Amino acid sequence: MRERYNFKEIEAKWQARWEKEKLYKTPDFSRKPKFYCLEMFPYPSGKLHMGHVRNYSIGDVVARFKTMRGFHVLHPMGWDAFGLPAENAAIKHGNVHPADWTMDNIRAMRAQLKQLGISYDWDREVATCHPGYYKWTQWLFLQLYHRGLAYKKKAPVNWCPSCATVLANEQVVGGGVCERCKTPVERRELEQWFFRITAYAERLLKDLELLEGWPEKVKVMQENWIGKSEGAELRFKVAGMEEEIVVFTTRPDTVYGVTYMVLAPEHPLVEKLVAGKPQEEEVREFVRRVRNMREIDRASTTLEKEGVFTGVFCVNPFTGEQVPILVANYVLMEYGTGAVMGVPAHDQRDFEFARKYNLPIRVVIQPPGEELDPETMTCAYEGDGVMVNSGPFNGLTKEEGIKAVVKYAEEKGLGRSAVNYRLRDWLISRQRYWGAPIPIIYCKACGTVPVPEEDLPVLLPREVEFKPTGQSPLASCPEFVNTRCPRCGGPARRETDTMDTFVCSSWYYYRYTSPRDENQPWDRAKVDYWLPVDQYIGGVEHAILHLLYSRFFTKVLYDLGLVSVQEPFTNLLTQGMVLKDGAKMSKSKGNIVSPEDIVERYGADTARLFILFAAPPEKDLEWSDQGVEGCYRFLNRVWRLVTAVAPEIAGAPSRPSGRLVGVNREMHRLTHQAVKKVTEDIEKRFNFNTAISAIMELVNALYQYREVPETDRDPAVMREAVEHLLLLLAPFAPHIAEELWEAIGHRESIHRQPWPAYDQEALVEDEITIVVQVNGRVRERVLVPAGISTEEMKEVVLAQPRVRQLLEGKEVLKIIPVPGKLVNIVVR
RNA sequence: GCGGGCGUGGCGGAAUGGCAGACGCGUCGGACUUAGGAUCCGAUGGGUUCGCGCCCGUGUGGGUUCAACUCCCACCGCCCGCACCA
Repeated sequence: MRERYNFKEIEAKWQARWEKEKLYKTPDFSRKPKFYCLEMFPYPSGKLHMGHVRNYSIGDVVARFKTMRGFHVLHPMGWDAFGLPAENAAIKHGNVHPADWTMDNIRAMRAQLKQLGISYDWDREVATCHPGYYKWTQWLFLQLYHRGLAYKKKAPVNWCPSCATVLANEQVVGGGVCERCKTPVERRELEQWFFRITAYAERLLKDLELLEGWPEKVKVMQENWIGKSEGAELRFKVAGMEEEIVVFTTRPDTVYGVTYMVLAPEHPLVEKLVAGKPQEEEVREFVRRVRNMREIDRASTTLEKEGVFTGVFCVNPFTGEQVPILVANYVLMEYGTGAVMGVPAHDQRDFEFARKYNLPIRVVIQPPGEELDPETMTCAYEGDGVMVNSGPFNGLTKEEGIKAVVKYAEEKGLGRSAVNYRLRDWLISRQRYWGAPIPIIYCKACGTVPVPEEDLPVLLPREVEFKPTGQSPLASCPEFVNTRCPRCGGPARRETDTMDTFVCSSWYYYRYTSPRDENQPWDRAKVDYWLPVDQYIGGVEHAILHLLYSRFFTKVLYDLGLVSVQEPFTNLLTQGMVLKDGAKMSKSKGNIVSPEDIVERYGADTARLFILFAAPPEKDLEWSDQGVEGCYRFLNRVWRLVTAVAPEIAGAPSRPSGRLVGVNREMHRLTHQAVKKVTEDIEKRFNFNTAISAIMELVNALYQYREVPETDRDPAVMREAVEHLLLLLAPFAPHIAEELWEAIGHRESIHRQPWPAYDQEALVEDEITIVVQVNGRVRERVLVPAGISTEEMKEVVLAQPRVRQLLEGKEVLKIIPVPGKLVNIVVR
């Protein structure tokens, strides 16, 4: 026997050779059908973690499999390289520059990825912090600016005191904490740059329907985030004043049930209403108190609903009635119009509020077969019913009522039908250094002036003080700030905020097609050839953030005529987390397993195999050291088997010829069965775990086959089985497959071989075992010739002595034969 | 509260209407061996039986079906996301 399985030597050998021979280099075009396989690029933190290993192992199997299937595969990798950790490291350690820190990390992680043997075309590597990249991020900003999709406004924004910067709504999670550091965010009134993603709300929502290859879960999350709701805006005049209050409601049919009006504490009308009223001070105090609350407390569902009367009334234009106007903490300025009509009988929140403050409750929808009584109601009735106490609308159903009331309101100028979205515009300004500068110049004479395209990139200056002050560090860098106005040539100042890193990652998948193009963000022909991404793979934590932003960018680019696709990612796979002891791996829990250690100890092939074998890709995966051992043992088993039979199959043909019988025929059949199973598991369902178990079964079968005397074995059958085994294993464990492929005499890389096809003929069995059930319970098994008719099946089964015994004295009611599987006899 | 998902041996997981527990881990037994935590072979859901068998078993209760882990209804538990959205 040859030497033992020396994974270290083998993996190093092949990684070097693949690199030298540029095995994974992808030409821009090909006559073959294309396949763009993409994994979410990582932030260069410095070290790969198991989540990365899982992500890239999954992607690599897909890429290698598709390549063997005859596709021209694009499989690139790069770095989401701008971001806070680099800057924070610089602040903490003082002597390291974010750029250097980032580049060191990229080097380290690139080396680790290469050690894993992932089939990337490294010539296409991109890093978002490279001026050659962010030049185009800035260029894209300008395209949005020119279209009115990038704008600056003063608005209440989310401020993370720990990160010392503002955040987009999508980056505030869990009712009010920073997505990165979990610090409760504060609200600040600041002038900031936004992308008008709300202009695309409807398309972002509607086109979710096109994404058949996306998990339902992600689509639902995006749908909820966009939060479309249809209803009406109704206008209420303030009694004795010129002012009007506009409310948004999804239930215009309940307008006759309005018994009060509520404004958000931030509503601009509040101050005007209360000025000079006896309630003035009380209201101001209330508003102050609510506004000073932290976002996380205010958003809490358990927060007691509170409100105060303004001393002012408004007129319900439908009834002519006056109802009191209140200010309450449960009304949000950010949603709708910041004002709500109170209909306690038909809205649970209003109901609770009305009961607390003794506001009247008026039923205007009667549910079928029930009489609602405001006195005895314990909760609001929000369901369907018939309109009552509603003047001319009495008798209409909820749906009819909604239409009729809106129509009436429109005719009388009292309001209009309206659609509301929860989605807010994307705040992209960041008061930090390590990001792409926003290419804008402020001139006293000309105002806001975009940097001309020929002046791009606006380079990040290297020498900057990083201390977080709440202002961008660039602001204290005079060489950066002071410039000339591109329009009038006069002295001007640069915008000092940088862009949210999610801007950089919203278009990187286009750049991979033209990574070194200096004249344009991408070559149109190349983008048109490769896009959309056929398979995108990454963590579900980006279900909203990155995936929504990328979809938005793509739609903007489509409208700008820069790309031909409306959706960037055809199929999305969201992989599960890697857990240890039932919990996410984390420093604080001390349950981290380092990929480096595993690769060092067992090799990349084992690491990859285990992570793919332990669970289906979209499910969470429980790490198991013993499971890893098992995979290592399996690869050793493959190694011993192939090296042992190598001499025996050396001269044999790759395919058996003639009619096979007995064990040879059986081995031949099992080989083709394995090919079928592995092919289908990868192609149809991405079930790599069951694909691997099928390969294991093939290996087990080969060990059995080797038990039969050598004179009875067919070397061609053995050769076929071993070659197929290696081909099937190649996407999962590329190094050992390559080494053994060479060991059995091949010169060309196994990764250049076509994926094996299975022979339908070979799968056919002469005899099959069918199960005999009596009343649905398995009672006997019979070996019958394959392909016999159901009639014959019945006959054979009924002739069995055991079956006859079981049927003794029973009345046979029915016999159900299932071809090739079983016969169920129903008796009494 | 709303939305999505999950619930199967000692463990990770197979099986999407047709033999529940593939494959792997663990455990037990055997072989080889000076020895083996290496390797090879075998057993391994529970109960009962000398054994052939038989009975029970996929969170719980009901239903559909010749046949249910799988489909339907109700409930319980866990995980994830959103959460006063008017």
